[in-house]
Amino acid sequence: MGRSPDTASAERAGSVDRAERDCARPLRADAKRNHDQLLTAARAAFTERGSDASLEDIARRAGVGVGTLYRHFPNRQDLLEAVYVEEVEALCRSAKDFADESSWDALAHWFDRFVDYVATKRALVDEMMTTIGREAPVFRACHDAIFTAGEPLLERAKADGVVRADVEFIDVIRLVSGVTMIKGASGDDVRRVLAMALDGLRYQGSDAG
Amino acid sequence: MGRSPDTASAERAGSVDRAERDCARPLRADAKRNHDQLLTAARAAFTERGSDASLEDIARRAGVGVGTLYRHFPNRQDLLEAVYVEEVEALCRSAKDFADESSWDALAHWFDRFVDYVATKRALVDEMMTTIGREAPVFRACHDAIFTAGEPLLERAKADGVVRADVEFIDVIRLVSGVTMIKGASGDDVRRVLAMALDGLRYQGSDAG
DNA sequence: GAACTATACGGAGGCTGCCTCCGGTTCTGC
DNA sequence: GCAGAACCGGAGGCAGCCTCCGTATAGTTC
Repeated sequence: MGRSPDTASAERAGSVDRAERDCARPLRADAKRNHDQLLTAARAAFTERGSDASLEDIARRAGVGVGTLYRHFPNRQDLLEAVYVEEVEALCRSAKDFADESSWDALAHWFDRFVDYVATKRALVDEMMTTIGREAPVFRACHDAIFTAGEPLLERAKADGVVRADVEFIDVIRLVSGVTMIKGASGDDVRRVLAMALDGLRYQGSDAG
Repeated sequence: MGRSPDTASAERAGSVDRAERDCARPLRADAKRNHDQLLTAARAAFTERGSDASLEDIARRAGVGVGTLYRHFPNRQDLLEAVYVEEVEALCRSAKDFADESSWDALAHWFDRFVDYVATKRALVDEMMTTIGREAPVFRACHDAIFTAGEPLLERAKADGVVRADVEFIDVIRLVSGVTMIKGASGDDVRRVLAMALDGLRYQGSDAG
């Protein structure tokens, strides 16, 4: 907001970081060096100050001019994405660590890990949330990774009858994302709330009332 | 963030809007007029542009200098609070509209109304979320109103055995707030997710799976 | 209704951050 | 070692935040 992220994003569809993805031409040595330093500086800055860390400060930390920063990452979201995309993808791949657990445990544990991880990266969530369930191509990679990892877990749990059938993965993600966004709560708080929320997935309107 | 809301807030404990609350001395006529115009302009601006509407713009809309704005509302949160506190309190009082419903319905309906209302005031949530579960005196009034209205509803439901006993109101609020923050989702989406989340409150680990 | 003073106004100005532009520098291939 | 493509960096224009203080005015008193 204020930076009108949507206007610019359409024509850069999936431009994640052109140098690393479509390796039409490798970066020049100095460019590669600066690129890496920027990423490192950005990771530190975002961790410390959240997603509105000053880009000028990041450039300074990286020992680089702002111009250079903007050339590598045309806007804040590009930078954010570059910083986190790999980590998120790795996290998502970790879903298979739970393959031999019961379908419910696998689902719950993965979300647990997810929330845990994301708790340390407020910057990521702040920005990513704005793209969940939208057509924005920014953060698409994270978005896709999450669906690829999580949807099968949910479907398995539904097939096993431990999760109600009337639930869509997108809604679950919304729920978990919401919980993830809770501020001013400790890790334990968040885990407790998450558990509570996930119980909503199990509830089958049975008796209990 | 970036505006360091916490540093300044401690010494202004509950200064909501000194003129209206502790009426030691009534505002001068011109001051009162400007105050109202600022509130009106702010409400419009926050609705249109979210919580980071420009304060200078708000002053301009109100036909007033920035200095005046800052005198009445030393910072953005004070203004936000002044704009919304009354509405939130009214909303919270509406909890008693559900007094003759079953304890579960009362709880669910109130949260429904809550989420509905808040959905139209993103600015409010953005900022309010940062204070839930914290000791920040800002937005204390909203915070208090929510607890006063909601906690009895939850307790009644717990007493009736339709809500699990191991649930604290603060966690429920965290859950609902999280759901409320979901972006990029329609009203229906949010309502569906809320219902799902609330079902977690009912789930008693009974059978079902 | 004039004079006085507490109260309030308003905007210039200092600061930070965003992003662009382009003259200068450095790398790379030959 | 040279040409030119690729890249650098920071000045500069703009916007928003907030403060400070000279000026204006409502309210009061006589």
